[in-house]
Amino acid sequence: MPPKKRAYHHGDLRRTLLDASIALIVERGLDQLSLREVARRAGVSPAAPYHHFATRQELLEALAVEGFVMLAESMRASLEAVADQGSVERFRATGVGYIRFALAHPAHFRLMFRPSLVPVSAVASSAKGAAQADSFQILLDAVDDTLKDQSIRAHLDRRGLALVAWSLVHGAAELLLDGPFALGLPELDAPAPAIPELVTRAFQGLLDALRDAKGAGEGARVKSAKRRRTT
Amino acid sequence: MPPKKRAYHHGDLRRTLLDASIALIVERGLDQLSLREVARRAGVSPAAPYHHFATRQELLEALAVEGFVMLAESMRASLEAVADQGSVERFRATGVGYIRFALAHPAHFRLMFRPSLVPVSAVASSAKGAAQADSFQILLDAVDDTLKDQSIRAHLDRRGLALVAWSLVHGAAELLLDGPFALGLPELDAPAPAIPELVTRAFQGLLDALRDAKGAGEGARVKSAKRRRTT
DNA sequence: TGTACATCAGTGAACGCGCGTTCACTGATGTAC
DNA sequence: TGTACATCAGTGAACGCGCGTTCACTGATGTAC
Repeated sequence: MPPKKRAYHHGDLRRTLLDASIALIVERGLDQLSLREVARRAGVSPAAPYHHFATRQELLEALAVEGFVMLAESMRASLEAVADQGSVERFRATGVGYIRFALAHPAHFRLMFRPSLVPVSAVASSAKGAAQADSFQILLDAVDDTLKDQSIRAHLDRRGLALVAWSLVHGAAELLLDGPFALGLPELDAPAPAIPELVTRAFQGLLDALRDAKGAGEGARVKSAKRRRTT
Repeated sequence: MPPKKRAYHHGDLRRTLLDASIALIVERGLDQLSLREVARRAGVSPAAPYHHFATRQELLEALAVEGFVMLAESMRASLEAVADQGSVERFRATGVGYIRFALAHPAHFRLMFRPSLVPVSAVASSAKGAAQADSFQILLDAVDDTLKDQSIRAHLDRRGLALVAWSLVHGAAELLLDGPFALGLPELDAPAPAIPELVTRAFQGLLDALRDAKGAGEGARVKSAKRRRTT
């Protein structure tokens, strides 16, 4: 039988290296990540990582794949929590899952969208391509679902709606991580705890735009109860 | 009289260095920018830049300042083109100006929002702080203006609306520069020329959400003529 | 169960490299008289 | 206008550094008989 891929000497160096990388990115920023420093933090020699990753590049790509897998998980988890609700609520849940992931895993998130660190070449057939496609498919499914809803205005097509929704949550995540707060702009120094609430309302604003105000049925009414609370 | 700050030997090395940096960032990505390579491209010795920038950091900061100044210009230009229209149209124009800037100056844009390259320390009193505050003020003014409009729903406050609008345009810009297109996701491979149109519709979607469907007057009708064209 | 051998995750020294920055210098430009 | 001097943008060699990666090695673990 094929030997199990178990750790021999170290507990699980591969995992330890990935974790050390994340910690280093969080502390010093993406631009300061060095394989030697990662090895140092893992308590091994500078050559040790090469038994797990052929190059520094490969470690970064492994992190990016991990990120896309976690992103999909986060979106799915959010989605399942409202599985019994309408398509618009489920759509909103995917967005909340997206932002939740970004805030919980800022290092992964930043890395995933930095093509100059994790090049795009030959993505299609790789694990990274598959992981990307997976999270992206969740978004597209939610879009399709939402567009089937009779009470939705159709002035954005499938691709348009996907891009707009994605822009909103992606932008919110970026700004929350590196934007106005990090920039120290005084007018926007909201307390961090208020953020999820704010994001939910934001997405709600976008989704309200998609409702046909005249044609909206009970689905709309369920939401307006929630909305009124925030006014 | 004080001597004019004119070039002595080189035409204008400071400017040349900044331009070379931008070109280098566009070609190789933010993470590959080196002062030596910039000097090489400008055709000067590695020590020459130090007569214009005390450190590499200072050059990056100069670029970031430049970026924020251009961002404000772009937003203002967009705004002035619709100066005679309603507050909602003007609001939308600031967003379009934002995205237009990002697509026209991707290197500046990326640099401006990378705190690990251009640290936030002591921003308040610096030129960078002033430039940031300037573009940010345009956004806030547009928000305040829009909130004064009687036909606007108030379920987002000033800060909430600013963050949502900013998220939308910022996210769109990021995704257009480094996102799904760069990631090669097949479902979103829109032709680049369609982008401004798409963005305009996206912002329109957000703004529609802010209108009270019942209370909307002529202002709303002006827009719906445009909207119908895109259905 | 015990021994011989293969495997392979780790070591530690070494490599060449490009980097940011410094330094003493040179030579063109601008200024004072 | 012409000359002496100060200024300062550029040169080119040199520095020390941390990096990614390679290499011959060691020694613990797993496998065959």
